[in-house]
Amino acid sequence: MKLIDILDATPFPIGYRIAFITNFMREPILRRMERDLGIIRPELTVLMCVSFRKDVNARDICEVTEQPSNTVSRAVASLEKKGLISRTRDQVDTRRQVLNITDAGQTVHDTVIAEFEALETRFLAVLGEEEQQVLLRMLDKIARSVDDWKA
Amino acid sequence: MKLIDILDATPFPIGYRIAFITNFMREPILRRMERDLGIIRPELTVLMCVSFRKDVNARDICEVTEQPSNTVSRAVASLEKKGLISRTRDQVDTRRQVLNITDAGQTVHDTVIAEFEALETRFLAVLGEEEQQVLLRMLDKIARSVDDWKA
DNA sequence: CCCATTTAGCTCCACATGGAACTATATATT
DNA sequence: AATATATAGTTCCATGTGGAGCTAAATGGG
Repeated sequence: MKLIDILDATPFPIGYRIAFITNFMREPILRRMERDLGIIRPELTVLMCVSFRKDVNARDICEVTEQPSNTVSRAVASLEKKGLISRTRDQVDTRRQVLNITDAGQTVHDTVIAEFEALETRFLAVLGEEEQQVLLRMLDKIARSVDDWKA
Repeated sequence: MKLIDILDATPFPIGYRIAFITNFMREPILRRMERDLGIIRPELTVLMCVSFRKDVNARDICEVTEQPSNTVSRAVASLEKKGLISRTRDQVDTRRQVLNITDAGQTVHDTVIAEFEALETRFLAVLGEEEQQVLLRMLDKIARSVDDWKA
């Protein structure tokens, strides 16, 4: 028996394949990241957010990623301790903490993202250049309609 | 800031979207499944395997799903206690235990799978019938080449 | 036939995770 | 201005998870 076999039988063929690909793409990279860089999943999530935009706070990250606040809180604390992000009190609203990525954090971030990039290139090798564009366009449509189907 | 925004900037646009869709499809369903049915993720994994094929053992499930043996072991024990699968010693190799889904197990399985099916229908609504076929074919190619890009 | 090696499955342990409750600050109501 | 309510972030706790190592059974080489 191979997991592949189930591909033929599943009643949600597209969703199953999407989840399947995610598993075999994300899990190995996250596993290596943890082993080699000592970064765990919620920490990468935070790193991606602070890399994307300056001066975010933990609450922003919670809303964006739909992660519980304690998970984000721990990740933020851990990343600061490792020197991968900086954390300063917001002078206007002193409850808030303004987060920013450090150079070291950016380096770690880029290293991990490069792995995803390389793996994407590998698994897209079975498709032609044009097919890749079509796939991207369709996945984009689905992703952007997330609020419609999430509920 | 929205997670959606990152879609435009990521250097692995297809992989990111695939993981993104997986998150918003799988996590809510798994959360509800745990709350309403008391079934956790590795248990669903086992249920899907025993539903797909008769007379599998824990080792088969480990290989197929690439899950650690202790995780599968726990899930199997728990599912048996709940009466969702049966477990009998293999008379030829008495180390092995032959697993089979029960009627109750099949019912639980079908309930959860139906949720995935319904959600797939919802998120495919933004695509036309023909587009869906094209998407399926491309995802299928990628999934089936998993051994090439996994390494 | 005996011992070494392999394999199926389980247990132990260290750590990750999320819900709920908590603290401190800010905002709204009167 | 005083009190009630909301919000940012943390801590506590119960449970999930995987690596490493264990036990028991099977297989292979002398």
